[in-house]
Amino acid sequence: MSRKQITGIGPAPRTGVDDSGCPILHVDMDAFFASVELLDRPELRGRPMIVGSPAGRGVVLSATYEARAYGVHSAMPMSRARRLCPQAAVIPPSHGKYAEVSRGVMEIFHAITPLVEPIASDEAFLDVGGARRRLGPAGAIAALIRAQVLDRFGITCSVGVASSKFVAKLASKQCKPDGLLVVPADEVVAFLHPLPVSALWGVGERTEQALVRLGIRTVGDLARVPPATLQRELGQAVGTHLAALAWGRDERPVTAHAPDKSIGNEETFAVDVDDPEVIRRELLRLSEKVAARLRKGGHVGRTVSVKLRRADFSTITRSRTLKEPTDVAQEIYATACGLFEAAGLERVRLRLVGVRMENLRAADSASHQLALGERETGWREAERAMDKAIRRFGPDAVLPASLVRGRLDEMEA
DNA sequence: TCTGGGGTCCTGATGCCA
DNA sequence: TCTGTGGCATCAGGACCC
Repeated sequence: MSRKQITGIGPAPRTGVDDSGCPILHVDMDAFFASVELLDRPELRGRPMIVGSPAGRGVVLSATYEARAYGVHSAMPMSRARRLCPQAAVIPPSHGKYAEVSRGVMEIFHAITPLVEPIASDEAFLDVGGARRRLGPAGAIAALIRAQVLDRFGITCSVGVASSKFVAKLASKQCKPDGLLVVPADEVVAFLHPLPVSALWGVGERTEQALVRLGIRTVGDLARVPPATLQRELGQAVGTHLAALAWGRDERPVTAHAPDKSIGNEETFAVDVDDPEVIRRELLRLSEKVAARLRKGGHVGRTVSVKLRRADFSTITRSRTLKEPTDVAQEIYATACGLFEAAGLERVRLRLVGVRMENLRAADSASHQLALGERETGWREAERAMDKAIRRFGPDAVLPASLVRGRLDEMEA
């Protein structure tokens, strides 16, 4: 196979690698949050460092490769990470800082092509098919992006170049950190088949276990199983999807503007809570947050969903679809409270509560009908006035009375 | 060892309606 | 009037992703 890995910022592949059928790039920042933190803390360079909450119940958000050498990885409980690597520096996350760098990186992508599909703050797909005449072959464009990100932000990224999104994503993972990997279109099957099935997008712990039970360990094993068998064992959609991926078939285009489907917030308590008043206060706070995000994004939602996680980690969700879509916190809160009460968990110890709005649509496409007896000027107008005050004076400028009481209780405690 | 927070998608059950 | 059926919306839960 002429597949070639190029590490370091260098020229595009010149010989031996045919990237003509590879318009898709997957760009993935290396240990993104940790790399951004190192920009402000050069003294930590070369040392193990973990980004995550130093206290309470938290997980690792990001870790330098020096920490990863001790087995630390993202999503691992912080308590375990600290046991594995007690000498690591622990830095609390600064999401504003990461968002700022992320915006800058996305600007670099948009200067290359308008077809940018962000997946998270630290990675995106790019379709550079239309940029090749202007900027050269896909491999050269990938090298250009890596050079620009390093030059402008001082952090590295890895880029996979392929004929489809999922192969590009696997390629960027394979060449991490600080690498570039082109998988020519005619070498996709040879690239995929030796990989473990867990490498495929959509194969998590459960699906991997199910596949291992069928004797399937590699993508090549998966490719040899009849699609009907996979559909029977894993369900219609997953079976069909994996059967296609095993042969490198992935027709999903890079879509620049996917509309939001839902918006939600959730909170894990520092200690488990069985006081319904505290839970309701949290539901109010979350409803306020969700409603503000809906209004900021110009959305309204019709379905209110509440998530409740018991102390033993078992989780239930309850949802209710409203007659009219809303972006009003008081309506969301009233529905969330109703769902909480109907769930019958008022005296059960909970570790997490969440509020989510689904069934979203654009606020300007949804006409608001006044309910019988509703005043023309009500919660909607009051909450818009709150938005204005918050924009001007900061997030603590206006709070519902019960949340102010909650703050006072916390200060007294 | 003890598990965050933000999402998407899929599946099966259920109820309504024609 | 009763029963069966298919389509659709809703709901709940689970798996997965970063």
